[in-house]
Amino acid sequence: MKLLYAEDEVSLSEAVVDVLKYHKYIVDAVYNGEDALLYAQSVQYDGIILDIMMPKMDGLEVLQRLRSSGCKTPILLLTARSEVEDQIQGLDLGADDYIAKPFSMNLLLARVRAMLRRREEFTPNILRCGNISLNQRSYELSGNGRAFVLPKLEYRLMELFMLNQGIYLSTEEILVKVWGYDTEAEPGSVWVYISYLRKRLSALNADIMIAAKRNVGYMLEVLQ
Amino acid sequence: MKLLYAEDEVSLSEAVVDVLKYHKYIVDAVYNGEDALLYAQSVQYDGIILDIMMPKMDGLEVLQRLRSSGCKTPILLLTARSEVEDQIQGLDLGADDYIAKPFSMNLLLARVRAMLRRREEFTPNILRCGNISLNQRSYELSGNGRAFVLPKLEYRLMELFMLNQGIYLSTEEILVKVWGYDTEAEPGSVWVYISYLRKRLSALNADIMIAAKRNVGYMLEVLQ
DNA sequence: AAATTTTAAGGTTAATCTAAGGTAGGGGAT
DNA sequence: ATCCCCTACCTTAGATTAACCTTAAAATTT
Repeated sequence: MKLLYAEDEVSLSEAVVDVLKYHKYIVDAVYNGEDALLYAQSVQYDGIILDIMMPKMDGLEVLQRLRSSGCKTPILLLTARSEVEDQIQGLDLGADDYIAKPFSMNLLLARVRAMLRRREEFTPNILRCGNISLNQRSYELSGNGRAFVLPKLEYRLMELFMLNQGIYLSTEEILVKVWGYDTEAEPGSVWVYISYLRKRLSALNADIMIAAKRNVGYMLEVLQ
Repeated sequence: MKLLYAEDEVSLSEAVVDVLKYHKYIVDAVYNGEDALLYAQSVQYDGIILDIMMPKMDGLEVLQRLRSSGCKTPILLLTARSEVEDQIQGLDLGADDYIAKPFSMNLLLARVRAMLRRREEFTPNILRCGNISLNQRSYELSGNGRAFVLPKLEYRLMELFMLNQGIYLSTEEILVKVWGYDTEAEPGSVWVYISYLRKRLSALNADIMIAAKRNVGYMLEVLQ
């Protein structure tokens, strides 16, 4: 499960990120509203945690912009105890839940679980293409009775391909969506990971392949 | 957003309708081609999802009748994985996109969003001229049941012609728009690429050609 | 220390460019 | 009108380039 956590207090942010990672979430942390919006628009998260008070752009505005651009990802707001009207406005703008600050880690974890569970009830967690399926919870890539548990980057890359069947994704697009908006990784990394995935697909006797189109990008393709 | 979903497998239909409704779409479900046509002609939908294999009237016929009666609503086809020629025929008949079965809900949602978004932005995904269509996602140039996946520059050139039907484009204009403002390529490159495209069009038995007008430029022209 | 990610290096090839020889439109001289 | 010539355009095939592929080893994280 991939989360985005936007919070300007760095020490709090680091503590929360540690706890979330300990509980097996993949977390991207940002420290202002602008970055929150950029990240949320370029990476497909399972949930977003937004502090309301943030520099550059406040959480409510990020929420509003995301919702108006069609983003359906569940969003959990963090509000100061006193700002009751912010909480109400947040729900009106399309937030899924809110927590008043200060909060306990257990409360946060419970709310995050609830937020993701609500979504899971309605969204399938197995992506398929050809005779291959990708489990979005366990990161298992399987086919013909065999399976691999994919490392994080291989998983994200495979998921990106599964969600964009029939569309060429350029190396730069992949870099942004898998490695993150401000990564310093180079195109070579994408090539290496494509090569890893191809090896896995061939080990599973997949009837799909990652097709490359020079100067354009990559796409999942069903054989024959 | 109001959708029509035509699918004869009731259990699949119910599952898909649930997911679509959860994502705030208003959905009418029908279970055969005749009903699909009736509903589509009496209600103004934002998008139509048509299974090809259906009782009473197949999806391709529904598509054809809707388009010939002037219906411009975006249509997404569901095809069995194997029936590649159905996909191409569907595009020839005026479908906006297709998904191969079986598909994941996420993929369906992504394509529905894309279909509706395109409608909003007035940018269709399939460009057409005569009996030839150009898929902007897959770079496929197709017609009469055959197709090529075009290299990038050939694709961009063909796209430019499709987007400028009835207008002569000069060699210099083409150089700037396809090769880029600061290219060092020479006019000869344009000639070479025009020649490549002509060869492809003739291999597809196209009823269009790239007409040249000396000292003026080039234009797509429908024969007779 | 085990797993994952990044870097580096050498090989491969599709896409693009170049060059060269051919075709044909159109203006001017007859 | 007709011919001639110039040059814009056409086509092909081969050379070239850099985008991509793979592997392995180094660095980093867990």
